[in-house]
This record gives sequence, structure tokens and C-alpha cells, in this order.
Amino acid sequence: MPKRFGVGPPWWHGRFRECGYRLTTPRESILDVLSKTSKHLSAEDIYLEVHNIYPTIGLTTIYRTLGLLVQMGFVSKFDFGDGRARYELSMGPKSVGHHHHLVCTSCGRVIDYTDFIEEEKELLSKTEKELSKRYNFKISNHLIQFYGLCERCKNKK
Amino acid sequence: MPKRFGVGPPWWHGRFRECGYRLTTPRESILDVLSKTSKHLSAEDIYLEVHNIYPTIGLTTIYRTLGLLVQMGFVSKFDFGDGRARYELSMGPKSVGHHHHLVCTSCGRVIDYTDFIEEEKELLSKTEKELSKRYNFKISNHLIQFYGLCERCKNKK
DNA sequence: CTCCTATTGATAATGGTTTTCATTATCAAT
DNA sequence: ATTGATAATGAAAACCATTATCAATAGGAG
Ligand SMILES: [Mn+2]
Ligand SMILES: [Mn+2]
Ligand SMILES: [Zn+2]
Ligand SMILES: [Zn+2]
Repeated sequence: MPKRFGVGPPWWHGRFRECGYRLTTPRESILDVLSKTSKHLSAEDIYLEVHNIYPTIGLTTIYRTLGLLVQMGFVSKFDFGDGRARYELSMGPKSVGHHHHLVCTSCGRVIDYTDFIEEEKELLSKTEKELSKRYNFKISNHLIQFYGLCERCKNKK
Repeated sequence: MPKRFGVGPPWWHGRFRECGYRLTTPRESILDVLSKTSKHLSAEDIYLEVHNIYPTIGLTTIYRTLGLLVQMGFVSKFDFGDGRARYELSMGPKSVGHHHHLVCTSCGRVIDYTDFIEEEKELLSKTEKELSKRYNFKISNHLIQFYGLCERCKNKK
């Protein structure tokens, strides 16, 4: 396997060492792919992408690494209903940060939106607070997705 | 296969006829199971339940019928992240109606919440309206789930 | 009751994800 | 730079929820 590409130690090296994880070519290349796209890639998408540069890296390692990255909080895993999980960088300098999705039920397109509207913020904080109290439930995360037709599909046929 | 159990024609018979679908024992028994529980059953859960009364009904039919019921709008299908789809009655006299979920990431328990739904509804419709305008997206559905620890799991070492 | 065909159920197939296990690579200690 | 403990990898097989196939069955209009 050829030498790694990074020159200066990327921002995630520290966190890896802290957790006692080793820095490996597969891990770096996967993070590299994720940090260079704004798409919502499947494990296989990532595999093919990585394969261009490191043809020896196997799909198994992609899955294993993605699991690790999700567990570490670097990556978020989503299900948009097409039978395969999608991954995207959730933290790091270039990441969009927490956001929600609009999913087109016709073509599968996924739109990120980060410009939360006031109403949504209000909805979330109120709901979370009330639900925590009412059900004695410690909320740590939420999933919000809207389904419908994107601009293209709406105006088709 | 023994004769059906219902005496008077249940509320869904009409809609079946309208759509040209036949009334069959599997379909009735599956709707019967769903209408008698407030749990979020998997296809296999339903299969086992139905199997107690009609041992000849196969799992394939459960899947097929659930697909049909979802398509007809009788049943909602959810993914709570444990690798199997969950189903629950979404319309009918006894159904809770549209609601959202609290999912315990430790024990998998799922809590329906219908309180605050009024205020939530209002904020949601505002949010949907804003998003539709901003992204030129025709929203027809949404998914909202909160993840965290349920009362039991929160207080457990 | 008959006939047409929608529906069913046993079985095999599918496909994304995980497990297994022998081999390889990382990195702290030398 | 070398070594050694062991974390990480990759090929292959296993897993498992869901679907497709197809011959047999049963609903219900007439
Ligand atoms: Mn996104
Ligand atoms: Mn529910
Ligand atoms: Zn679309
Ligand atoms: Zn719990």
C-alpha cells in the first residue's frame, strides 16, 4: 500500500490518538472522500471513490470504518428510504453542521437545509423540553426529514 | 382455512371493494392484529400473532399485505433503526392518528406522543410552508423522531 | 354453482451489511 | 532502525430482512 497523502496532520488525527485508534490509510482516505463532497454517499459510493486511489481497500473496511466514524461522531448516518444507508461528515472545519433534509420521493434527490427557520427552531426547543418533562426522557438527538417532490419532479409530466 | 371471524362488515371493507381488492382471511386477520395493539410490530411480530389463529398464512403474505395497506394509507411504516420495519395502523376508528416518536437508543422502546401535537402542528405547517417556498419543494409528508434514553434506561447505572 | 383471475404460500433469490479468520500494518518500546 | 504486541485489514462466507417466482387456491360476479 502506497504512502499516505496528507502532509500536515489533519484535524482528526488528534481525536484518533486520544481514543487509542491507529491512523491508517483506509481511514484517512475515507475521511478524505467525505470531506471533499457535499453529497450523501452510500458505503459503495465511498468504496468506488476510494478504490480509484487505493484499489486494495475492501468494502468490508469501508463499512467498518464508517461504523467507527459514526460512533466517534465524525460522521452521520441517514436512511432516505432507498434501502442503503447514506453517510456524511457531521463535524470538522468544512462540515455544514447539524441540518435536516428534504427528500424527493420521485428522483431521490436530497436537499440539505441549514438556514433553519425561526419556526422550526422554536418547534424543536419547545417540543424537546416538553417531551423530556412529560415522558421523563433524556433527548440527545433528533431526526427530521420532509418528503415530497423537488422542483424538477414537481414540474415534470 | 376456517371461516372469518368478523360479524358485521368492519369499517375497511368498503375501501377494499372500492379499490377492487378482495376481502381475504389474511388481510382481515392482519388488520385485526394491528387494530388490537398499540405496539409497533415488525412483519415477523405480525406473522407470529396471525399464526396463532391461522397457521397456514405465510410470512410472504404478511409482507405483501402490509405493502398494500401502506399503499392504501391504512398502515404506516417506520424505521426505528434496528434493521426491521415497524408497522402501525394509521387510520381507522381506534387509531391514534398522526403522531411522532421518542426512541430509546438503549432498550429500543418507542413512545408515541400525541400531546402538544396541536402546537406542533401549527409550527410544522409554518415550517413546511417556508421550506416549500424557499426550495420550491412540494412537501407531502414528514418524519420526526427524537432519540435518547427512556425513563428506565436513564436511571440505570 | 362456475369460471376467471386475484391472491396465496413454499421456495428460492436478492442485496445490503456483518462475521470470520488468517494476514498485514501501526506504533510504543527498545 | 528493529522488534513485538495487537489493532486493523481484506477475501470469503454468513446473515437476515425483504422480494420474486410460480403452481395451487379461493373470492365473488354472474
Ligand atoms: Mn445532509
Ligand atoms: Mn407510533
Ligand atoms: Zn425529484
Ligand atoms: Zn430504554
